[in-house]
Amino acid sequence: MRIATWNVNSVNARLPTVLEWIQAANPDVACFQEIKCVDEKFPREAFEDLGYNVETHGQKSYNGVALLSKFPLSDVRRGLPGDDADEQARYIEALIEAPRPIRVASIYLPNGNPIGTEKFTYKLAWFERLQNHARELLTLEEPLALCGDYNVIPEAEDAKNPAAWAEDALFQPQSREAFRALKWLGLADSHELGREPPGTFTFWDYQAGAWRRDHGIRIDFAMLSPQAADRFRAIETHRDARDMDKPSDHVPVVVDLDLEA
DNA sequence: ATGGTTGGAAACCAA
Repeated sequence: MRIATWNVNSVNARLPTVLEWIQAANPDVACFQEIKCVDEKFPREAFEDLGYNVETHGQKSYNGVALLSKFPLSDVRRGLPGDDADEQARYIEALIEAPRPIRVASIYLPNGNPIGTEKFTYKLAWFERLQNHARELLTLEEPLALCGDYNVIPEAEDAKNPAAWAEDALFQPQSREAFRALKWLGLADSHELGREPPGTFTFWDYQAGAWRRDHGIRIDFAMLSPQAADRFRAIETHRDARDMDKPSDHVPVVVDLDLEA
């Protein structure tokens, strides 16, 4: 079972790039973030033609997440529980009906900048809701992968130049603490399971030659329940995708699980 | 010192 997560930064603006990558990587499941379109505008036929079932939780202009799967999807949940007034499309979850099923979520955590504003408050509140929901899901004691753009730099080694992020919402102590709290519930970071080296980044800004100078950060993760982590086989961070034509500012992260084991 | 979206210029959002 190959599961990928990728913040595509507009699926329609980048459709040829995304299609080229997904055909080459051939994941069983793909979690997209920042599709930046409503459900009706998602180019579902292009992915269905490649053998994917498609479920989206879209929004006009901003945010929006999607789940694509070569296996049937069921038990689809759109939106993160815990705040009925939250209208931002940042969470979709489904059961992947493979021979050995796995529950997968595509997550787009709020950015939270600038700090000291209601945006940062919203980020922390969203993190707390995610903790609460993850706690519920973990009681199922089943294979589970919470994948996406977490918009947090967990450790200094997850940035080329940590000092440059000192005042940024992504590297605030409260953001990092919230991410650790999620981990300590019992979700393993695939990056650690795979022992990827420091300097394995998933995002480089479009500006100021960040890619050319490798001024990246690691903010896209595949978090695994014990039942999934036990079957972890490999992780690949597709750095080469940052050099494609019309690249996203994020690159895909791909994990392989041996669910038959 | 960019790029996407909206809306038909410049503002907002991204991280």
